[in-house]
Order: sequence, then C-alpha cells, then structure tokens
Amino acid sequence: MKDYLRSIIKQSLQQFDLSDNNIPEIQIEKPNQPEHGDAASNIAMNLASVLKMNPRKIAEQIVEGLKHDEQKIQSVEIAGPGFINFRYAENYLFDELADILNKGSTFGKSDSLKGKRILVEFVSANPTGPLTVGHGRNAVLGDTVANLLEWTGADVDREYYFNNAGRQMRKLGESVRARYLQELGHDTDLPEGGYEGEYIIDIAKGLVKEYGDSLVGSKEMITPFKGPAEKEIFDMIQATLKRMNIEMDRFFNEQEVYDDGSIDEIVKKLREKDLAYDKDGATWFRTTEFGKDQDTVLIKSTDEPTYRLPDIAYHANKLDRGYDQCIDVFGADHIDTYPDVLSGIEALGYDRSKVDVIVYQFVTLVKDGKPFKMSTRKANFVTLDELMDEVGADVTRFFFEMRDPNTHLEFDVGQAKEAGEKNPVFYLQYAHARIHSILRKVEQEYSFDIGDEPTLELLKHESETALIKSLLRFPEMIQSAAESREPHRLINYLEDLASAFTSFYHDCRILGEEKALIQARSALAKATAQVLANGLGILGISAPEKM
RNA sequence: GCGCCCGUAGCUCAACUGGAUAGAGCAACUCCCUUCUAAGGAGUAGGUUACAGGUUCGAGUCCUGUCGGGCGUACCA
Repeated sequence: MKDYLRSIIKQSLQQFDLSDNNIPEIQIEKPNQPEHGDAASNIAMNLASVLKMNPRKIAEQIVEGLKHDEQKIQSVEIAGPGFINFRYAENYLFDELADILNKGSTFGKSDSLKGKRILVEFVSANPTGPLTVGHGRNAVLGDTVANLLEWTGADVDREYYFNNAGRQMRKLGESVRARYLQELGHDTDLPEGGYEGEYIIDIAKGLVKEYGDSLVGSKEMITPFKGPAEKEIFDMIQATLKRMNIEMDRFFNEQEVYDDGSIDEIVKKLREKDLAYDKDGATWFRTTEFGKDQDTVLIKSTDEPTYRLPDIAYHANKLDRGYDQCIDVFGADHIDTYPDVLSGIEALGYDRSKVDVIVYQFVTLVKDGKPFKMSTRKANFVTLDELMDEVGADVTRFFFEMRDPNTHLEFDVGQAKEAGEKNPVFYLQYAHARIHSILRKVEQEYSFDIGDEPTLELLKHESETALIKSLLRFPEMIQSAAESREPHRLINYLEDLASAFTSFYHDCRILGEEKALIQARSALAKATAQVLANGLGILGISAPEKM
C-alpha cells in the first residue's frame, strides 16, 4: 500500500518543474490520530523550500493531480500545515484480509533481500564457561535478527566464532587441573585468576571417574585437562542454545585463520601498502591512517598476534566466502575493537560497508528489586540455564527482545516469573490461545462447507476495522525491524495487535451470531492468530493453542 | 582527559529514523465476571522529554555546551 501511495504521488509530482535530485524521498506514515486517516504523507512540506511555495498550496495541487484507485483509497484530504491524509477503502481492507488467509504462515514474508547472502555472527563466547545472562541478549538478538532477515528473503547463515588457544583457555585447563588434584585429595590452590565456577569441579569429577589418578603425574600439565573441559563446555553451550531455539550453521575456530596462512598473508599485504610497520619489537597497524589517534599493535613483541589480527582475517574470510553482508553482534564493551577490523578489511581492499555491527548495551539482572552484578570468572554469575529454569525459554527470549538493543536492559526476574498480569509475553500468547479456543468451539458447534467463502463485507464494526488495519501493518513492521536490526519493534507491534484483538473480542461475539457473521468473524480471528503465530515464530517464542 | 552509548510519567520502557494532541506496562485509585479463557476490559491520576542555547514550516528525535549515569580508552579477549 505504501508503495502504491508513493507511486501515485510521484506521478502527480510530474506537474511540478522538478529535477530528479530535487525530489525528496516520499515518506508515508501512519498518523497517530485516527482522525488523520490511515496513511499520510508530508511531501508537500518537504517540497515547500524547494518550490518556494506555501505547503498547503502544494498539497492542493498534488491532490488535484492524484489519480487513485477508488477500490483502494476512499478519500484524500489535506490537513494541518500540509499533510496529505489517505483513508483506505473498505474493499481494500477485505481484499487484504483475504490475502492474509491465503498466505497463512508466509504472510509477512517479502523478497526485498532476495538473492542476498547474509552471515550473522553471534554469541561467539569462548568455551571457558556456561553462557551467562549477558550472552543471552547477544544470542537472542542475533538469532532474531537472522529470522527477520530470512523473512525479508535473504539467505542467512548463523555462525559462532571462538578461539580455544588463548591465555584464557590455558587458565581454564589449569583450573580444571587444580580441581582434579583437589578431588584426589591433593592440597592445591586454584591458579591466580582461575575459574571458580562449580562447573569446573564437575568437569574434574568426570575426569576422576574416567581416568582415576592417572593424570596426576602427566608431564603435559594442561592438555589433558583443557581438551575435555572445552568439549564439555561446548556441549553445555550447545544445549543451552538449543533450549533457546537457536541453531548455529557453523562454529568457526579462530585457529583456521592461523592454519591457512591468512594471518601472515594479511600482515604481508599491509606491509606492502605501508600500513604495517615494526616498532619496539612489535608489529603495528597504522590505524591513524583511518582516523584513530593511535596506531594499533597487530603482533606483540612475544610474536603472538593480538586478537585484532585474527579478527581481521576472520572478516576477510567471511567476505571471501561470498557473503553480501556480514553482521556482528556484540556488547558495548567491545565497541572500540570493530573500527580496527573495519579499517583492516578496508586496507585489504574489501568494501567495509558489507560489515555491519549490532552493539547492545549491558543487561542488569534484577532480583528481589535489587541489581545483581556478574562476572564469568568469579562464580557469582547467573547462567542462562538457571534463568530459563526460573522463567522459561519463551520469557527469556521475550525479555531480551523487548528493548532497543542500544539501551540498557533491566531484566526483572521477579516480573518475568509472574505468570500473569505483570508479564507481557503472556498477553500475546494468551490472545493466540484464546482465538484457537474460540475456533475450536466454532468447529464443534457449526459445520461449514469447506468451499464457503466468508462474507468479509460483514465486518463493519469499528473494532473489526481497526483489527484488520492492524493486521495489514505486519509486513512493513517486519521490514522496518529487519532493516533497523531492532526486534523490539516487532514486539511493540504485536502488543498493539493483541490489544486490537482484545477490543474486538469484547465488542464482537462470534458464537451465537448469524451463520454468515460467525464465518466472517472466525476468518478475522483466524487471520489474527496467524499473524500472532508468525510474529512469535520470528521471535522464537511458542504460540500455544491452549493455556 | 578523550571516544562511544544513554537520560522521556513514581518504576521499566515505546514513539514508525524530523511530523499533527509524547504512548504502553507495572505501581495507585474507581468500576466490570449467570455470555466464546477476568492470564481480560472500561476509566481516573501521573510530563517544562535532565538543563541551556541553536538549526526550520515543525525537535523527544539533528547541532553546540553543561550536568548526571554506563562502557571503553592494553604489546587482555
């Protein structure tokens, strides 16, 4: 519909003496006030300065030259300083409602990104411990954005990047070894800065069970402990992700970019372009060339690369694999690292605009009205599994999705736990379940011929019209949520929709009405359930038919 | 010090990327269950959008400054 309005406005604009680059983008939006119609354009105001004319005057001329289909648009009005307000024709609403029912579980899908291959990289936690609440926001955002992009037609892969070689992993091995020795009665302390979590002890116990004390005298101090620990922890992480409805297409080990030589290759290329140089025994990247106030170390004087170098190599690797767009999801604490990565791939001749970043702010867990500070190494974190044990996977996903990624998120466990009133996720699921309950009853008590087309024209009540209009907004909401990478927009929309349905539910009965009306209203209810289910599906949340 | 993000109702947050009278949910108050799920609904109250300027037809949204909070600012990841 928006496209249609844009096209007829554009046509009408031809009467003005405008060159193409003088025409501002034609914006169509939904007015806040219902009296202002179903859609509005501010084009006349935007043209006022270009044409040096009174905006109302411009609006009048645009409307004059407008050729609109009466089947779609009922009225066009000029209001306020120069808004052009459109009101949809009833037939249009009914046609579109029928279209929703036809499309069913695919209603809302578009092909605006058809043919585009997109890689979403997220979670990417190193296997040093279970996923925590902080990773949860990352995981859910990444997965939901991936879902949204799939709904806009893109071919999306989900990837988890990790490294199992660094100092942290070494610490992990040492910590497991210490716990292992403790299990066997040796008097050993955890290493400085080691991992204190309970899961380390569990892993150590497993090793005792499997190997007895045969690892005590092992010359290899770390390997026999690190390997099994890594495997075990990855199993935990995968199980947690699965529980949250997340499935990765690939786990990418940082080691790959060492093994295939691309690290060395990149340093070589940067040197050739004089973007890398030696100083103080280290290799530096001239990030000052890219607007940073300092250069950055790529390879430490110990010959170990810093994490930036494999990061650059990894992104180059992604682009080499032919992705049109790579999206990274990470927390605000990593905000300073990605400009270097972008500079790196740009220096290597890649198009930096192909890498896009979703930065999310931290999560504060609130329990009993008090905030709860977390860190992985210290054992006082709350794992995602613990959180899901408390509130369930649906609520967990919902809470991580319901806020703008760019603002701090307060996760109130108490509120999330309350199954009813205070918990917004149930409002959506409840509306869905309610509809199915009604439809079940309709099926039981009435029998309709399958071929019967509902007479949608009977849907004349204010609440019915409002509900249909709300349903029709679904595709554009997906579009905007996908483009902006902001899943919370979809949630806001679904809450509006559920609320529109509830008004309908209160104003318009289904059971006990005339047969034709029952059919029409059932069709409307069914379409609503469908859109709710589609939306919840994108959010990775279940849509129960009974509650 | 510098960089990024944030500041909207008592609390947690929206506001369709600059549009018309800033909206929800909790919390408070008043009502509504012989009728398809009350996990619901109707209503009342609550605001100088941190502050001060600026840009323009129009600012919560953009620019500058101030204040307050978060995160960075490593030859850690």
